[in-house]
Amino acid sequence: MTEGPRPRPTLRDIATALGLSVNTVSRALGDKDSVSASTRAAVQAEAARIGYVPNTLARSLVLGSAMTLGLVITNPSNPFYAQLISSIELRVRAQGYSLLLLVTDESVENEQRATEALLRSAVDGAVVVPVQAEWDHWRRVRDSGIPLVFVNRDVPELDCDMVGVDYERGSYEATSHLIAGGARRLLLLEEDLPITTTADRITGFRRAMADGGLEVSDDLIRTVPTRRYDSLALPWQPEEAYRFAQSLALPDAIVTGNDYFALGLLRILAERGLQVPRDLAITGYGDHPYAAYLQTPLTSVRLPAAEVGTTAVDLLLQRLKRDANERPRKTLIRPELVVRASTRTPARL
Amino acid sequence: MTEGPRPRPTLRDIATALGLSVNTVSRALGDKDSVSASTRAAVQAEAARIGYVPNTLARSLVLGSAMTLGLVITNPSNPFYAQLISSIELRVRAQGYSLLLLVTDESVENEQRATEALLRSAVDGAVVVPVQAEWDHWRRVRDSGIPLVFVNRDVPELDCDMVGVDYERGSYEATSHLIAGGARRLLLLEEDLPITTTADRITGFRRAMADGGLEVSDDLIRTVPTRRYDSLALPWQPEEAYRFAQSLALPDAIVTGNDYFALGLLRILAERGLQVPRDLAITGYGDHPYAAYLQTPLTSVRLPAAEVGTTAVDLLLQRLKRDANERPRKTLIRPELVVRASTRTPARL
DNA sequence: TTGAAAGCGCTAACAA
DNA sequence: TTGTTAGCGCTTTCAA
Repeated sequence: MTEGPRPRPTLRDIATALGLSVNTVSRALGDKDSVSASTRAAVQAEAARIGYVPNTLARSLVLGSAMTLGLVITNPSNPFYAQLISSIELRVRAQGYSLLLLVTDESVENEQRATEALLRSAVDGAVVVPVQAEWDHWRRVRDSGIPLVFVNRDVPELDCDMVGVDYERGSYEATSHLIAGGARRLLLLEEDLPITTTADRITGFRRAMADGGLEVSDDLIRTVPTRRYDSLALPWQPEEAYRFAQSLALPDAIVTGNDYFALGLLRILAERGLQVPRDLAITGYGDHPYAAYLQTPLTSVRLPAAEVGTTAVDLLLQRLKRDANERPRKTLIRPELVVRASTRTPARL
Repeated sequence: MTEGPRPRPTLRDIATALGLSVNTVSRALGDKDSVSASTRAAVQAEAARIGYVPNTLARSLVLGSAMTLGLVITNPSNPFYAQLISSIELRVRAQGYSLLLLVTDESVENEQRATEALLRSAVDGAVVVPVQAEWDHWRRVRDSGIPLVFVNRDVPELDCDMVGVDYERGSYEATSHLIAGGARRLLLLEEDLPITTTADRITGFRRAMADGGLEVSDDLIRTVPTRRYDSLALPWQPEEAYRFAQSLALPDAIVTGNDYFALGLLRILAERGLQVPRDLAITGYGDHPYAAYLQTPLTSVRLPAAEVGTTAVDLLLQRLKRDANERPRKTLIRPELVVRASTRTPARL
């Protein structure tokens, strides 16, 4: 009874069954011209009968392309990246490619191993959210002829295509919105990751403050720890923001780098008997699905995740089809400020 | 200047450079015994010098295994699945395998295409969250010798390994907890997906009601639409629960099948001037990161996502190594009820 | 229109 | 210890 699965049918099985050569069978199934209609029909019938499935491995070895793209991402539990994964997978599949997933947990070491895997697997290209601490390993991938598209964070040293969100703009708009509402003493609460997204948001905050005629002393830009190196968890913990604001001398408004920080703030402020936005206005970042449904609905910056993902794949496939030496294209997609009650003070606005 | 990347170095490049045969080089790099120390050293040095990376495609073709596992999942934007992806990827990578990701969006058609892709790619096995509407295509995969582990939802017809969450138990505990707190008229708000997880939660609700000596009329079990077929979004929308409860004759307590439903309920109840848990107790399901930080912290059922993912991979790898004909193993991991303010009425408990 | 031959890069027999 | 030979399943010359 231990039958075991019979080996996969191959072209040769079809060929011998039909008294043809392997070659003819290959062409018949490959929709080449040089096969008679009757032969093609017979081949296709036999293929269907025995359940023939082409062996991608063998095919790829000959053709030199595995029709596979890599996706290197830091943390799928980050909802923005989850959406990114979905949109990328969808697009990749639609174009007939497979997707190899590699998670780095914001660790350079993992990322280096990921590049090894990409090289070994001979992917045709890769979409990468880089850790940004080092990039020699990416240079090696690129130099071996595998085009890269960086997503959300750039590595300018490598001259690769890049798609991201205009984080600076989002932060600028949130900050300007608060200033327009009457806030004068604003505080920025950011994550402590050494990545450009955070830096861009800080720049946006500074620029908006300057444009509003407000000074930015360093103590107005504060960071709280994030949970790095653990893709099983969200990077941001409401707890940290909560603790942070426990003993804070309160400003007019707080701009946060993430909705989860805003969540922690809303909680501690309620406990301290303060009302949002009457006593203090708050903006989030990311517009997570819960933002609209909080007791105090949260003003937040909505990120165009799907658009970023789709664009990334398109850039990559274009790069594969066209000249690899064309100038790299950098695209920033603009996020959208969604205004809700947490900043809507009738008195101020 | 259009230099283009030179072709990847192969074993032959090393062999000719060193005046050896390809075979010897292969063995030297493969850590086989039958190579002299000096030869091995020379080969390794040359390999490092030219940046040799083994071609997995060719290797897999010979060995008959691509050292790749498939992960077929419905929706990465579901936070439970996001964690599942992370834990699975981590484990898979730790065991030296690669991970092919396929997203189905709860669509049978996508799932069928996914099985085609798995067969073509000749994965060694696959971890699958099945859509559960049909399974002939899975039978085909299994019969072709690719072991499957179903996750979160079973397909009992196929006798495959399975790991999941004991959803019934979670629902039972949430319901019992509410009854113990004094609730007598309880309502269950569920998603409308035709999957076993939903059915199991309903069963748990019914059982707890019966054990509490309460009757369950059909109008106590209600469903709201979920957003199927769109992995770019969460399946559950607070909006639906919100609408649902707009004109509801209110019970003592509502058990929800998801935290997002609870979120919508909390909002509409506040708008209707009702207090949670004084007027009405609520439980969520999933224990999303925001649950603890809502204005009324939400009692919820925490799901052991990482444990489920890790177990799934382990079962799959065991199945690959041992006898494929061993009896399938079904494991349900117990979730944990996390009690918070939304059900903690001093008066009642 | 079909078939024979060669080869993608690698590993596993076997022989030297 | 090393090299020769063969072959994984497929596609692409080139002849017939």
